[in-house]
Amino acid sequence: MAQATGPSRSQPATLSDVARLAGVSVATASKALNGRSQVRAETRQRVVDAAERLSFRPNQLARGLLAGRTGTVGLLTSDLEGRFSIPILMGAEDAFGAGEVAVFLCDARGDAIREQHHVRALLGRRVDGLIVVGSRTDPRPSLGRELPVPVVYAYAPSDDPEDLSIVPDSVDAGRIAVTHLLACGRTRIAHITGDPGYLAARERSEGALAALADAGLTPVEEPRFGAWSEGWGRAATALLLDRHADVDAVLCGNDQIARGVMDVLRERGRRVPEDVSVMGFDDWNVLTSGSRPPLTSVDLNLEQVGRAAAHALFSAIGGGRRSGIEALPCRVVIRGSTAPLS
Amino acid sequence: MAQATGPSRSQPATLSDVARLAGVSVATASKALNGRSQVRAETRQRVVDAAERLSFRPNQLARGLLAGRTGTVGLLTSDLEGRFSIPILMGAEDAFGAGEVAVFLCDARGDAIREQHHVRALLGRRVDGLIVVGSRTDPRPSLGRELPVPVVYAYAPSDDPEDLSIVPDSVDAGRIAVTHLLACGRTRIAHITGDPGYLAARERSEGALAALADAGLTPVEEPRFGAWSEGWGRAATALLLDRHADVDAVLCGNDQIARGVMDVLRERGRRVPEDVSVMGFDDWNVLTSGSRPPLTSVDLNLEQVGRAAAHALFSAIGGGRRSGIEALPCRVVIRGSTAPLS
DNA sequence: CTGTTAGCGCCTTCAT
DNA sequence: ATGAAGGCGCTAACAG
Repeated sequence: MAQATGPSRSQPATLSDVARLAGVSVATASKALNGRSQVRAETRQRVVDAAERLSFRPNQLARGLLAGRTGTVGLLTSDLEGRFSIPILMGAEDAFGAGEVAVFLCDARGDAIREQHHVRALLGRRVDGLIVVGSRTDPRPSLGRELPVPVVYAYAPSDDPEDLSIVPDSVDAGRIAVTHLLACGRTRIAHITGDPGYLAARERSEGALAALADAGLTPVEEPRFGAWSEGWGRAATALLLDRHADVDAVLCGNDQIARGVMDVLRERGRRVPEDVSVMGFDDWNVLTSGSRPPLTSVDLNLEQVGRAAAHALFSAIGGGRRSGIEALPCRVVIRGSTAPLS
Repeated sequence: MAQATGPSRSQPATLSDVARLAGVSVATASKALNGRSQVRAETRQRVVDAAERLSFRPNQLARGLLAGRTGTVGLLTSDLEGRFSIPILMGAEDAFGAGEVAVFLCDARGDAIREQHHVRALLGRRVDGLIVVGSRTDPRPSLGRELPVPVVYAYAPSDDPEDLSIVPDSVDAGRIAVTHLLACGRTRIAHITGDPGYLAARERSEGALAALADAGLTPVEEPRFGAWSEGWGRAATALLLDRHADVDAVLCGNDQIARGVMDVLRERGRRVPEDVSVMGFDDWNVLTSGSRPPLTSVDLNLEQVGRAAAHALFSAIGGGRRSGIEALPCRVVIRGSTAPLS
């Protein structure tokens, strides 16, 4: 009974197979299966049964050829392994997956040539639209205006303001982070952050300083830019404590830095969160949940970015036209590393 | 000059557009563009020019309809956010991307219903094959033998031995880890690992014990199974040190555990790697590079798994038939947390 | 209600 | 060397 009835090896059934088995014409079979009304109930049933029996799946290629739409979109990422592409990609896949659209995944590995190659391949496959996902928030070169399908940029905005880009609001992220620290009663706040070559570092910083200024405060020292690493967090904290022993909160540019900061604070005998509250950005679970105490962090809502990009692409395919950079809000996820001053 | 010549808004050019512009028939145009030999060089050039001018991209749907092959494959992952799917997916995308095949990405979110739904959708799009990527090495339900296209399972093997599965060799991973520690002159080795419900935990452990036994050794205590977390690593290390103060190496079930272990060792005044060498599994860069010292870890070579799966699928599409579970070797990445006994 | 006809865009015989 | 014709699987007009 191994290879008896199953369609295991053979070619997939076609509509005309179904029609023949049901004893009707292909046109009728098509109508029956697509819920067109001009079919007698009994006939429809016969067709449906036949289709069922043959495990018939309508060939979407043929359908797409006819319809002009394929129900596929291209997801062009510049670095898959990057921490940021994945949640966005999930959000997009999620938003699409509900409906009837399939996603082509392409990773250009940050290489413009390869990216161009992928775009051509995707257009050849007649995708209905494109989402371009970057790995950092700095603007990236536009794919151009000449493309025959709509494009939405996610995370990394296009450098062409005519394009539509969906990004997390980094300035606001910095702002809400400081707001949280202020709410904890912290006033001697330091800021240790990453590579100043990254717009994310500069914008988060900008938002943080603005929120401080709004409260009539300044940080205990100039923000320390460095690298996005634990090592930098440790090094910067050592310097910080030497000069400003009275610091009562450290806002870190990302979770890795925050881990380094917390380690050195602990070693120097500072209690977290009692003496010094610490928070990071990105809310990368592997880092935030394992630390002592668990790390408060700003979640960039990247899945939301992905979903928004997908929806925007949807409406663009439907003819809608938006452009410019749309920044989505972030949110503070409070864990043990921040707490009210006691 | 904004919207002059560009194909910006219009429908993509078709072969007959090209033919008309070149003043030849579609048949000739087709031959010319596909490098068929029965075309005069000058004619071919005219066609190529016309195609270029119209930004002509052959419609792969139409081509696939005719050819029976679509040059697409489905990548079915059970959890995208999971740490293990991504490198595999990259490897697969990589192996395919070089050629002319595009990858449909689907995330079933670990839900069998959704998975079935995606399989149907993919078959409807006439993918030439399927790669199923799991998030843990425990066997998973087969998609069945009835599918009209070949399937390769990656990371999580199918429970049907007739299917082909490509997985990392967890037993060997444990073995080479211990071999490395032995090479460092360590003999009082402890093993702190994760959830015993995971096959990966049990197999790595099995390999580790086997390698110890081969050297005529036993671990300083029974392996401690727990959770895949830093917290467990810390807790287990405290217990370990209380009972076996003479331990000179700890093999950890993953990098998170290893981080926890290192933290407590340091706090208890043990030097890493001098007094106690520590190593983990997975080689997750964010964890291994940030620790003090950087963590030696076993790289599961997941990209390689992905590439191998892609190649296997290729040959299966070509008619090749393999089955069973193929285990790929892992490798030790040596960093500062392990060193010869001084 | 059902069947016939005409393509969607492309490639492959088969004539010319 | 070139062109005309047929067909991949499907759907949307029309007829009947």
